[in-house]
Formats: sequence, C-alpha cells, structure tokens
Amino acid sequence: MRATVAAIPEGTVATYGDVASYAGATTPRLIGRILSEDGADLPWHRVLRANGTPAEHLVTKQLELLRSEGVPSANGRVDLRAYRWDGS
DNA sequence: ATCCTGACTGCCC
DNA sequence: TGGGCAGCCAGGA
Repeated sequence: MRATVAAIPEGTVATYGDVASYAGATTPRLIGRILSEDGADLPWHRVLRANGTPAEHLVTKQLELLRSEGVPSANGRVDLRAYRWDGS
C-alpha cells in the first residue's frame, strides 16, 4: 500500500478511493489512517479526496506542494479529470 | 467487548 | 448544489 502511494507519478494525483483500490485496501478510510501514521515519508500530497480537494488540515500545504510539482490547483482544488492517476 | 474518532466514498433526497 | 446517512478499518480509553 505504501508502495502504491509512492508509485504515484509526479505531477499526478489520485483519490483515496483509487489508492485503496490499487493497493488492495478494503476502504478509503484505511488509506487516510495509514497516511496519517506512516505517511511521513510518502508523497501523500498526491492523494486527494474524491472531489479533488485535500483534507481540511492540509489544504494549504498540500496545494502548495502540488503546485510546485506542476499540478495547478484552481480554487482550492485540483482538476481530477486532467491529473487523476490512471493506476499505472 | 464497547464506544469514539478519523487525511473517505457513494447514494439518495 | 448541498446535506444527511450508513459502511469501513484500526487503535486507544
């Protein structure tokens, strides 16, 4: 699972649901939980919610990091249609 | 064993 | 568009 998150290409993002699916996690919540505990060394900033917005606590920092990677965040959220990770 | 909480999602008004 | 509701997993009190 941690490997899955780490595999997310730069300049790309994925939803908790996606990561959960690719990583074999049974529920998205598990992803958030793991990330909050073991996500320190992972590109967690590339993981967003289903609507393209990051979690309240991270909004600022996450969008900043993404922006520096080439992922334009419009109006506090990312354009999933264009930057969503396809899983490969 | 039970209850609460949390970086979530999808479905249904 | 926006809000409510029920599943989900793990760890701590």
